Formats: sequence, structure tokens, C-alpha cells
Amino acid sequence: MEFKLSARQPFIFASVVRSHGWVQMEPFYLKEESGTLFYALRLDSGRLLETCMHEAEGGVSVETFLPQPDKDLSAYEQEDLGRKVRWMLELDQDLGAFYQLAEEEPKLLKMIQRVQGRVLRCPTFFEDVVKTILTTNTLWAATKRMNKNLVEQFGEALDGKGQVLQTWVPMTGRRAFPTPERLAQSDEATLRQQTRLGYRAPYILELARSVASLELDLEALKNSGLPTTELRKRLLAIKGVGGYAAANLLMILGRYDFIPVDSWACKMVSHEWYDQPVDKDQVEAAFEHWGQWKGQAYWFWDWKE
DNA sequence: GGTAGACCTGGACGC
DNA sequence: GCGTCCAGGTCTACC
Repeated sequence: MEFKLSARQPFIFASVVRSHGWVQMEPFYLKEESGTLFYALRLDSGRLLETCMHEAEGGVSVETFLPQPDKDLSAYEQEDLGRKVRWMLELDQDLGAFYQLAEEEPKLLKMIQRVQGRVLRCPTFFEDVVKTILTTNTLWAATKRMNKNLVEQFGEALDGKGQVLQTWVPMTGRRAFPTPERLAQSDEATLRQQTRLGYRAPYILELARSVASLELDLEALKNSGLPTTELRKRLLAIKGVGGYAAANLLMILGRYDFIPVDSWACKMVSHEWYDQPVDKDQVEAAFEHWGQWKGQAYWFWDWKE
């Protein structure tokens, strides 16, 4: 099955895909040569399928592989699939107001030329939160390893017609991201030692259990309409989510009022303006005048080499 | 409200 | 091969 989704213009598929590191984290898979993005997706109905996304005129083309090809997607499942892809690629995002401001800033001209500003998102906010916690206090290689372990140990396999799937997707053993329910059944010792999450294990477990028990509705935060400061408070209430992680998650939700300040941000700001070590407050101050767009200005800034 | 120390992993380095 | 040091955010206890 193949269909096309239109995007609010301007739009460049590759700019969304390469907006940050999520594309390197399973179940995303990028075929570099063609720029084709794969994602092993779970629909709300529980059905698993492989999706293949690539640039198309005016938007994106989506192909699907069904492990059970004899059973077509229902109308509801097709609608769900389209909605999820629109969310993941921010197809409806309007950055016109920011682009107008950015035109006055030479350090953001490349961003405008490349039509950057959208960020790649996971279909569920639960997955975005888990992955963000995995980025904290560790190196990128370790983040990817922890995520890979989670998917391999707890993600459901798209086995179906395995051989057919393997000729279509350039990698084997495709699995969807673990559901909160599946992770909630695990225990801290397993997550610590086998999944190698270390001290993050109780955070991920608590998060999964509170989502699985419906005590916490993370998906409701996607289009909540809450003020950004209130949204930030809700995110900071999650164990393992501090200032950096909350700002990162706010950007994923389309709120750019805060900067995800990490050690890299301090290095970049130091190199750009100070030539001496800077702290979090100085990073914030450097972008303060961008107001509600400061996260975007920071993220897509054309830093000195 | 601010600060210090613990948390945990894996890579780099010296021996 | 082994031991040590270090980087990376967040939490908690303490002042």
C-alpha cells in the first residue's frame, strides 16, 4: 500500500529526518543512499507494520509492509497511520513567524535555506520521553546502545512473512518500540543489568507503570493547549526528567521557550561569544531576545567551526 | 534557593 | 589485561 501526505510549505523531508539524533535510534532506520526513512510502527489497533517514507512533491510518500498481507488495513487503521506520520514529520507545523524573524539574523540564514525547524518525533510521546531520559548523563553511543537493548529485549517483532520483509527493509530483526504495558511487566534488576540502563532503570520502570495504569496520560500532552510553563512543570514531575530533558521534550511538542542546555551547549556558546567557560544562565542569556523561539534559534544556529 | 555528592556506564589512558 | 579517571544530567540530602 502506498499513499501521499501533503505538508504545509515550505517542507524538505531530509531536513526533518536529520533534525536530530532520533533517526539513529531504533525502530527508525535511515537508508542513507536514498534518504528513505523506515519505521516499525504499532497502530492503535495493536497491529504492527513497517513503514517506508520518502520525499514526494508537496509532501511525503508513505509505503507500508504488512506482515499479514492478506488482511488489509481498515479505514480506521489507515486514518491512524496517516495521523501518526503527520505527527512524526510535523507536516502541519507552521514556522512562518519564526522564519520572518530569522531572516534578519545571518546565523540563521542557512536554516531558512535548508527549510529546517521541524524535528523528527516518535509516534508516541511515551517513546520520546523514554529516549530523552536515555540521552541524559551519558554519551551518545551509550544512549543508542540502551535504546537498542530496550527494543531488542521488549519490542514486539514484525515477524510475519520474514523473508519478504527482509528484502524490502535493508535490515533484519525489525521490532516495534516497547509498549508501556510490556515495560511495566519488567523489573528494575532486569532493566539495570540486562538492558544496561543503570540508575535510569527505576525511572523508566516508574514511567512505564504510570502510563500503563493510566495514572499518567502522556499522549494528552501532545496537543494540550496548556501554557508552556505548566507543560514544563508536568514534564519536570517525571522522575529522570530535569531541565535539559524538559526543554528537549518541549521542543518536540512544538514549544521553543526553553533551551536544552547541556555540556555541548555550554561549549558552543563559549566558543561563539566568550572564549571562556560559560554556565547555563549565560547560554540562556545569549538567546533570551528570541523569546518564544529561543529553542529554535539555539538548535539551528550556524555555530562557528 | 543553592550546593555537594551519588548515581552508572563505557571509553580513554597508563601501567 | 587491569585499574583509574573522566564525561554526561538528575536526584536527594543538607545548609
